[in-house]
Order: sequence, then structure tokens, then C-alpha cells
Amino acid sequence: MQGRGVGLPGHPPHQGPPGLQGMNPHQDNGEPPRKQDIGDILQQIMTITDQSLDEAQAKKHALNCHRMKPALFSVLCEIKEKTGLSIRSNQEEEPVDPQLMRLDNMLLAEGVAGPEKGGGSAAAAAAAAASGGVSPDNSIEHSDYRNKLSQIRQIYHSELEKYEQACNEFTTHVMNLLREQSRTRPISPKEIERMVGIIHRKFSSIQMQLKQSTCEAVMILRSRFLDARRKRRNFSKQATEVLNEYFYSHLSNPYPSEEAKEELAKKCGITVSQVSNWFGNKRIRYKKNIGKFQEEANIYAVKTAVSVTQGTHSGANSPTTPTSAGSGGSFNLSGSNDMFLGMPGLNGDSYQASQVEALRHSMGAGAYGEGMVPSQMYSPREMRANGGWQEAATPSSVTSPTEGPGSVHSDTSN
DNA sequence: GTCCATGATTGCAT
DNA sequence: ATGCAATCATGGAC
Repeated sequence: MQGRGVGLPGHPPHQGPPGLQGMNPHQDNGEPPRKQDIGDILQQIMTITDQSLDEAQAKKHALNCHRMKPALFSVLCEIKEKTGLSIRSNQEEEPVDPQLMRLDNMLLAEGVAGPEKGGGSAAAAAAAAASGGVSPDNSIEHSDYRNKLSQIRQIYHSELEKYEQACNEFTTHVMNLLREQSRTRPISPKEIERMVGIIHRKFSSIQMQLKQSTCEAVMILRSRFLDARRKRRNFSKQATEVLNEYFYSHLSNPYPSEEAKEELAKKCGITVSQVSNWFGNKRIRYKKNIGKFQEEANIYAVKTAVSVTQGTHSGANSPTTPTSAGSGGSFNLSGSNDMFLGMPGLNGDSYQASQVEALRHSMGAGAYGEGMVPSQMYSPREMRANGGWQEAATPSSVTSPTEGPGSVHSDTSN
């Protein structure tokens, strides 16, 4: 835009067409315009609509070329700006829409908006990691997810482009229209700017709808493909075995340390949090129904015992155990009862402790534990702080299966 | 289709 | 932050 009176390059005062000469007797003598001049011009403007089209066109042209026109035009623009626009312009300082920001952020995070390269797959990987399982068997589903995501991305971008193109076209059209109109009425650059702003706001509200529906599509896609609850996969047999081995060989204190969890996770091809989940579930379910797990406990106890007697370090099957303080903090508090776990120099229940646990269960397997005075040998501590893991867990291995320990102990635990 | 097993999530307590 | 308990949601056997 150039100066006041858009699209109207300044008219040199002396270029007035001959047709106007008669209207303006003062033009040639170099005198400044008088009030009467202005009055004449205004009169002509006022009456222009009453005339025929041809007449009006001719007069319009004459007025356009009048030497007073630029000055009058700028004055009108100024007045207009000072009145109407100044009031509105204050209200137009719109803040960034928080909802739009949220949508933008989400689309960016999901890899729909933003840089193309690796966006989608990175998001998919992140989502997969967040959902927990990265088991190899859902790699197919993840690639499917990526494909679908990139489809959404494509649609989003093509739509966005369309909107932008339409917005630009419309803006240009309106600007041209305003320029054209500015020849007959005062339109300041600010007014045009304002108009452009209005158009952009309209289009951005349309874009927001696009973003919203894209977000919804991504959400649906995510929940369909990546929601771990929907796509739960059982761990592999080998993984379950590794976890069970650890669990039953550390039955007196089945709280793997962070390092142990990491090691188990590595072995099982699952995440640390999955290991934590597994142990959490296992502890609860074991405690709730010890009878049910009796057989399983015996199997793993025998397994571990065999590997121990064969000289296999139990650590090979069960990673390093909890810290000497005990992850729950409770199991080693009164370690005097547990002659094995409390042994100095063993750093908790590593090798020998596992051995003991295994043997304990192997004895329990034959239901011969009664003669072993289990309360002294194998029930390590009275659990006060932790709600009594041992109370529930330890006696089970020596309890007669007919006793139905589950109900009894789950009662005590709850 | 039902039932049970099981991995994940949630809310709460410590 | 971690664990417990309840619960959800799905897989798989029948």
C-alpha cells in the first residue's frame, strides 16, 4: 500500500481535465481553495447518485482528477480512522487461542504437523513405549499404525494447503475489490489490513475445525492400535518362566531391586515397568490364593534346586536380588529370624538365599514340611510394616493343600 | 458365548 | 517413588 488513498497515486493539481474548469473558477489564478470550492465539490458528490450512469461516470472522473481530491481524501481517511476504527482496533488485540495451541501441540507431538521426516514413526514409537509393550509381534500393527497416521497426515496437509490457498485467493480478491472501491470512497490501509485480519480469522477458525477433527482421528487411531489394554499380549513362555523363577526363588522377599528388574526386563524382552507390573500382580494373586499357586511354586522350587545342585549359579536364572535393606524395607528389619537372608557378606539373598528358598519349596512339594519346624526355619519375619507378605506367603509352602490357605491368608492380608 | 488367566491401569497409602 | 488392592480389558481354552 502506498500512502493515503490506496490505489490512487497522487494527482498533480494542475492536471485537471478541461471539463472541470467551469466548475472551479479559482483554479487558474493560483489562489488557495476557498470554502466555496469545497462546498461545490461536496455538492457534486452528494448529487452524483441522482444522475444518470453516464453523467455520474463523467462527474466521477472529473472529481477524481480535481486538484482538491487528494487533500480531501486524506482528510476523510483520517476522520474515518479516528472515529470508527480506533474504537475497534483496541478490541482486535486477540490473544493466541489456547485451544488452538493445544491442538497444534498435539498434532506436533503426534507427528501429524511439523517436519515430515520420521515424525509419524517417532510418535508411534513413543506411543508404543508409553503403552508399555514393545513385543515384536505387534511390530506389524505398529507399521499399520504408521501407515494410517501418515494417511491422516497427508489428508491434513492437503486440506491445510487448500484452506491456505483459498484464504489467499479470497484475500487478494477482497483487496482488489477494496482498491477498486477506494477510488470512490476513502479506504485507508488500516482498513484493508483490518479486513484481511477478519478474513484470516475466519479461515483460521475453519482450520481449527480441521485440526480438531484430525486430532480426533489420531486419538481413535491410537486407541485402536496402541492402547495396551486393548492389545494385551501375554508374555512369552520363556519370559514368564524367568519371572516365575525369580519370584519363587525369592519368595521370602519377592521385591526385585531396580537393577534386578532391569536384568529381568532384558532377559524377558519386556520393559522394567512391565516387570514391576508382573511382580505386583504376582504378589497380590499369590497372596490371595496361595493354594492355587502351590503347584507352580513347587515346580519352580525344584527347578531352581536342581540348577543349584548342578552347580549352576542361581544368579544365572535370577538376577541380582534386592538391596540388602530390602526393597520393601520391611523384610530385613528383623533379619535375625532369617538365618540365610541376614548372612553377612551375601548382599541380601543372593546365591545361598535362593538355594534355601528353592530347597524350602522342594520340601514343601512333598508336603513334608511339617517336620521342619517351619516357623523357625523359613518364616523369616513377622511382617508388620508391609501388611504381612510373609504371613501369607511363607506358611503356604508347608501348609497342607487341603487346608485352603488362600481364604485364610487373604483374610489376614486384607 | 462363557469363564478363567493375565497384563495394565487407577486410586490410595506409605 | 513404590507397593497394594481393586478393577478393567483382552486372550485363549472350552
